[in-house]
Amino acid sequence: MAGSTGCSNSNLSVLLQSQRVPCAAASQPLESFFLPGSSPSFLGSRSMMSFEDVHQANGSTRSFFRAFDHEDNGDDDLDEYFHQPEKKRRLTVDQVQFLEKSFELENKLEPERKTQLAKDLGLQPRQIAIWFQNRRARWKTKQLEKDYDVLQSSYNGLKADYDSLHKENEKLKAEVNLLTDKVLLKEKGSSELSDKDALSQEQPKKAVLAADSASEGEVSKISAVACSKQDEISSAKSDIFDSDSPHYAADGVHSSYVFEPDQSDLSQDEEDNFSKSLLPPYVFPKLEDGDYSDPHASFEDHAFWSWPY
DNA sequence: TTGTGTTTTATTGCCTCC
DNA sequence: GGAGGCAATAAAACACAA
Repeated sequence: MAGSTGCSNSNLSVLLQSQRVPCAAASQPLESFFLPGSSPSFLGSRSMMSFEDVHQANGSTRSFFRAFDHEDNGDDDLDEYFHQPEKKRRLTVDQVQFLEKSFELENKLEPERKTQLAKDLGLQPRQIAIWFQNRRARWKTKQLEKDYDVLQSSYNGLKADYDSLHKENEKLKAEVNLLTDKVLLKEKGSSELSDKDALSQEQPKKAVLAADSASEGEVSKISAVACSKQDEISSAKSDIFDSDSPHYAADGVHSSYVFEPDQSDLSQDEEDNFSKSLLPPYVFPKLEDGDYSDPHASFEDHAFWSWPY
């Protein structure tokens, strides 16, 4: 900030001040922005203000430095400065504060406001415009960062939910497989026994069943449990893929018919009953790996979820 | 002191609106 | 066509570690 504040920081400033510009350029309206007692002092960039004074008569120019290069002052000392490329000067803290407050009120700049601010701060209207333009750009960048953070945390939350559901699903699948194996084993055992039965024809069926560790009732129970687990899986699948993810059909298979109307008029219960009705009691298709195509990979690979890191 | 990264001020070129 | 906005960029000013 050194070199940009105060009236006596550069030879150029001194020269210009002595020739054209009073140092304290702050005008009354500024004071209303600051606490009583803290008188505003926009002492920096006074050389800029002198440029304004010098060139006001030249009409509008986009770069006052460019216009300045062609100015003939007829003054050798000044000429030396004026033919050097002008250095940038930072605004003073007070000037920036004032502009910030103004920006908070309204981030667009109408011509009258620009002129007033320029007057109040002792700057060129063009400088005010540039400051607002750059400030808007900074605000936009900040806003983008905020939006990014919000989206990222939302993504993280959803992903955590998904991961836990996926884990739960895997657990249930394993459980179902275990029970299915058990049931099939039982079935195999009992059919072998009945074959034996048929061969011997002598042994009472009851004795065979009694010899078995599991009774008929137990087998039925296990199959019932397995069926209910199957229902749970189906329902969990529906929860995960039916409504929330547009990328999966109800059977868990990657589907491209994302927005097609629901082709099934069956409720979940009806569907379950329907599938059960096709199967003999306590026999249902064992879940293969392919039945639930790994949704995890697709979930993350899908463009919708890809994050622009 | 110096090298380096960041911030701020300003320019340029393009676009839109009146 | 001129004014003003924006994105991209340059360059000066600044901060800071080594």
